[in-house]
Amino acid sequence: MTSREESAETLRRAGHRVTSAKLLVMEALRHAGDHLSATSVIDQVRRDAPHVSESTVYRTLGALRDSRLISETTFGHGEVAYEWLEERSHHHLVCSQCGAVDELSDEVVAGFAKQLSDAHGFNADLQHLAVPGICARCSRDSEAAGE
Amino acid sequence: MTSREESAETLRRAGHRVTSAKLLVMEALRHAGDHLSATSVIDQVRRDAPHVSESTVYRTLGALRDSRLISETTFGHGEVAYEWLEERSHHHLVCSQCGAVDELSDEVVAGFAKQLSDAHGFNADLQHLAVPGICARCSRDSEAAGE
DNA sequence: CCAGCAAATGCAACAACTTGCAAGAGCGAG
DNA sequence: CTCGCTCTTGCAAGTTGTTGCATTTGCTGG
Ligand SMILES: [Mn+2]
Ligand SMILES: [Mn+2]
Ligand SMILES: [Zn+2]
Ligand SMILES: [Zn+2]
Repeated sequence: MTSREESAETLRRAGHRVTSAKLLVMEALRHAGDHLSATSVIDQVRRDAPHVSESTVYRTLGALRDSRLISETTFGHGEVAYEWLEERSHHHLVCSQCGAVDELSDEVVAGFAKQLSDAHGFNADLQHLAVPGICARCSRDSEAAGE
Repeated sequence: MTSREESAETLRRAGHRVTSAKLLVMEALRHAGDHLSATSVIDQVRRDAPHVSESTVYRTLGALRDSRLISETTFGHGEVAYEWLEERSHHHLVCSQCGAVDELSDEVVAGFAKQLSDAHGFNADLQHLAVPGICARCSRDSEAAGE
């Protein structure tokens, strides 16, 4: 089964109609295997299909996010980032000083969610968190520089 | 000391010049004692000073946020929300189903930050988190309705 | 009080989304 | 295969937020 056919099947299972615009958006994200801004998804899609309108891409990204096929995340700066969601869920530590974006496994975050469930009965939905702060390297550097 | 004078003093301590636009923005947020959208801050400010431009308010909100005098938060839907930061830090649990916004004390969140520090040396900066999910009431309701 | 510099502001253009509406296309029933 | 319902799309206009630049204004030092 080609990637395109897989995407079509995924769309059907999620209750969407299979359209070329949606397939193109999905392929762009799956192929990139990284965080992409809406604008770069638009550019990507338009290389193959120049007629697709911006609003269709924005709407498609929203729909895929609602169906939990992709994540939508606001890192500190710049545009909102979209990413194809693989099975294993992950999160990010974003350094406000040097801009580094490190990966964070789900364990600690799942622990946090469990705390919220135990303490407040709240069923947190943390699919792809971006935690802002200062990374280990930057902390070390500023300490060395006389704090 | 009036609230305005306190605000002026706070501005000076944060290294800003004391201008009427900044004071008006601060007073709007302090007086509201709640989350306000940028647009409603603009409306508020313009009731007193119609000449102040939108961009000045946006820039002021950004500056106050950088100086950690106010929080800037994206709840699931709608505009970005700004809030005057009181001493005691707090967070929110936002129900994606019924829209309820509950308060969350800093304890659980501080525990999460400590985990990140211990496990990754990352110094997380979580001033005013909005955690999305399903609230206790909605979970109970959908369970009762035959899951 | 005054001069001078840097910060702050207004304005207009721009960028990043969002929405209402009419036209087009996927898909299930027959 | 065709019909028709409903989901999707394109387009244009509207929001929300950002930025470059010329001008104004707060503040510091004399
Ligand atoms: Mn990611
Ligand atoms: Mn709050
Ligand atoms: Zn760093
Ligand atoms: Zn709820």
